[in-house]
Amino acid sequence: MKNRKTQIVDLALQLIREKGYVAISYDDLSKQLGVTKASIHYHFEKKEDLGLALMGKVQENLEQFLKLIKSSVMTVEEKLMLYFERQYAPLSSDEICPISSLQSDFASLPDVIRVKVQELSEFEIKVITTILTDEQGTKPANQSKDIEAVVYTVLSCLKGALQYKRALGKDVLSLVQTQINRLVKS
Amino acid sequence: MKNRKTQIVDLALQLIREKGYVAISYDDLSKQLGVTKASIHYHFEKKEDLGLALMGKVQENLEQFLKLIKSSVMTVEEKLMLYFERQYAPLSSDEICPISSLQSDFASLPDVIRVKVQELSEFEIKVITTILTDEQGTKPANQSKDIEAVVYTVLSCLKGALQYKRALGKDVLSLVQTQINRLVKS
DNA sequence: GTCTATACGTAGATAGAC
DNA sequence: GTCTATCTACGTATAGAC
Repeated sequence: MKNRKTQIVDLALQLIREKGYVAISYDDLSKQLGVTKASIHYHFEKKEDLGLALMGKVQENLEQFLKLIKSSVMTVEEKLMLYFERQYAPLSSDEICPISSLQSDFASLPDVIRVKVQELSEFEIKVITTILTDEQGTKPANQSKDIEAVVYTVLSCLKGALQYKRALGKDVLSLVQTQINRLVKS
Repeated sequence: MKNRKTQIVDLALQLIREKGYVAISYDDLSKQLGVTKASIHYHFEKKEDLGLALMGKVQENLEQFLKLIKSSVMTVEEKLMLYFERQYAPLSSDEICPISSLQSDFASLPDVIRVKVQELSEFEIKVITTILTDEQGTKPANQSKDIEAVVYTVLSCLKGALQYKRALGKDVLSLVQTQINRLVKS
C-alpha cells in the first residue's frame, strides 16, 4: 500500500514539529495509525530511513515554493509575506518549524540525519536569499550590503516566534513580522 | 558533600545546552562524574528536581544581570552588547541557549518543568525589555511604539543564531547582531 | 503488507548494604 | 553519601507466521 507509506511520513512530520526527531517512536506512530510497530518497520526499516523520507518532503515543499516565486512577479515584501503565510502561519499552536526542531536535536542525531539537516537549513537560507535578492521582482533589490545577515535574522525570527508562541501562547509571529518588514524595507 | 550537588547541576546545565532536557540521563551524569546513578538520585530524587535546580541557576544568573544593568549607567546599545557578551557569546560551538533548548523540548516536558520554562522565558523577556526601556540610561528610550516586538525579535535572533552556528559551523551570532543594532537604533 | 513474538539496550527509579 | 543490585517501562529492531 503506497498510501500507508505517505500516511506514515505525514504523521511523522507532524510529530517532528510537535516533539522532535528523537521523541518520535515507532510505538507512537503505530498506535496512532492503528497498525503494529513491525508494520512501520516494513516501510521504513530503520528510524533514519523515516527521518530522511520526512526531510525529503520538507525539501520538496521548499523547492516548490522556490519555483513559484522565481516564476511570479511580486515585490520582495509580497514574496516574503507569501513565505510567512505558506510556511509558518499555518502551523498549529503546539508546532514549531520542522527544521528548527531538527536543529535543536542536533547533538542527538545520527550522522546521516545531521548532514541532511545541514542541507535543509542551507536550502531554506537559499530560498530567503532568493526572495531578498529579488532577481525578477518589481522592486529594486534590498540595498543592504549584508543580505546574508538579514536572511539569518529573518529565519531566526520566524523560528523563534513559533517557539515563543507555543511556550507562552502569544501570537509572537505577527509581532516579529513587523520588525522583519522594518529590516527588509530599509 | 554540597560540592557534588553543584557539580551535578553544572554538568546538567552544560548537557542541557548541548542535548536538551529529555536527552539528559542519570547514566550520562554519573559516568561523567565518576559516581553511580543511585548517587545522583540521592541528590536529586527525580529528574524533575534536577531540572528545577538547573533552571533556578539560569534564573539566578539572569537576576544578577538585571541588577547589574539597573544599577549602572550605560546606553541601551552598551547594555545590549553586554548581554550578548555575557549570555550568548561565551557558549561553545556545540551549545545553544538553555532556555531555547527547553522550549524545543516543550511537548515532552513534565508539567512542573513546563511551567518553569514559561517563567524563565518571561523573565528573559523582562530583562531585555528593561534594557530597551532604558530607565536609568544616558540615552533616550527607544522610540518605537512596539518595544515588545523588538524584544521578541532580539531574543529570537540570538537563539536562532546559536542554532545556525552549531548546525552550520558559521558565526551567525555576529551577523544577526548587526541587524539587531539596526532595529534598536531606529 | 501486516501480524505476533521477542530480543536487546537503556531510560528513570528504588531497596538495602556499607 | 555512595555503593550494588534490581525493577519496570519503553526504545529500536528482527524473525517468522499469515
